[in-house]
Amino acid sequence: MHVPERVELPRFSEHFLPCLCGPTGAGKTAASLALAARFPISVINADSRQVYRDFPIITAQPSAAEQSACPHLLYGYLPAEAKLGAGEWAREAAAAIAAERAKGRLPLLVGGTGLYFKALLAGIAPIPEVPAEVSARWQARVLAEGAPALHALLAEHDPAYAAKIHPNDRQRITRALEVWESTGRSFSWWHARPLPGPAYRPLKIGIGLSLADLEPLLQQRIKAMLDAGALQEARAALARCTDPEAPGWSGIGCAELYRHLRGELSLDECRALWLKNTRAYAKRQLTWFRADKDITWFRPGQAADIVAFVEAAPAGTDAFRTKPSGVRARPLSSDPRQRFNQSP
RNA sequence: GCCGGGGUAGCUCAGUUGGUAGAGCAGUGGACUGAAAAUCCACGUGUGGGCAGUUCAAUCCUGUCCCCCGGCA
Repeated sequence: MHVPERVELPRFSEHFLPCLCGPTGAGKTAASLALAARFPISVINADSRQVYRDFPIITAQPSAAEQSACPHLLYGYLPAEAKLGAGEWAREAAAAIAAERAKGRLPLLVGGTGLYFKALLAGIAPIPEVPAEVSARWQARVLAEGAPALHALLAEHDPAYAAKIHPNDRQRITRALEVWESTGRSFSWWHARPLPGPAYRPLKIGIGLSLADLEPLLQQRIKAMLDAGALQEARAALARCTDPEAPGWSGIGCAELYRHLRGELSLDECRALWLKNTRAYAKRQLTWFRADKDITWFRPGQAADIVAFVEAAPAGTDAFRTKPSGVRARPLSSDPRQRFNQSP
């Protein structure tokens, strides 16, 4: 068997950071394995659900066999009760990137959580952690008084941010209020603070396809997860953490299986709801990543082109943003009828 | 075959005392600064089962036919 020659790391700029993003089920793991065969990479998880150790199957974490291809970091290391936020993840990811870099390896970010990529690559306001007691109180209030009432309250203290969000957006309203209460500064004040310049030179690689093309793949994947023991995984997780409100249980598939285990849903209903929610999620991811014009898009099965694309990234500065010739990347058109119809 | 209920958006249904109709879900597009697999926003023309009749006007009333569901045969 032909073993491809590995590329010397010094070819790349010191802060070079390839990133694989795209909707769930599009083949990011497969692409990362193709890259692992060519470069001395370490894969760093950028997915908010794949951090939970109780749900390796349901959250589609790379299997043990897949993880043996190269180091994989920040996968399956938290219990279901543990809460992880974008800022905390970004700190851990930055540490992992530095550590792998120091070992002479090339970090590769792989995941589908747009906010996590943004927090790491663009930075995030250095807001101190809000005490759980404070945030619990605001969450209780929004339930009791309704989001519009608290939005009006927010408008008194932080009119700029209140104007940016909708009166029904209870999550953002409570977040802004709890930050205001616990720090004495408005959410807008924190956002206005200058962030340090970019620490990385990302090469953003998207793997995308239309929702219509993705849907059958998602359906197959749910079946494969069930065949692989997703139900048993959920049952075992339930024995360890009985609180369905725990962060780990909020993943798509987990919540539906929980309801099936409680007898609220038949397995068929569970599967249908699971697919529906996964599809809606993939659509939101596509909306997020489509808006990022720095992403160069590929389709599933174009792993060889992705390898060539990374290989063609020039040494030195961020000139790699210029698309090398001979790479068959397909941009996402804004016209949905044209978007994925380019000939192969 | 008879009796009853029903045929309205892709699905489940609401409503109109006659003035050509609207919710939820689905779908599409979008937003996104520590729950982000989260949270939220915008977008609703459909031969109102077919035909005929009454009427200025029928999705609504009448007749008839077709189809579905339940019951009786």
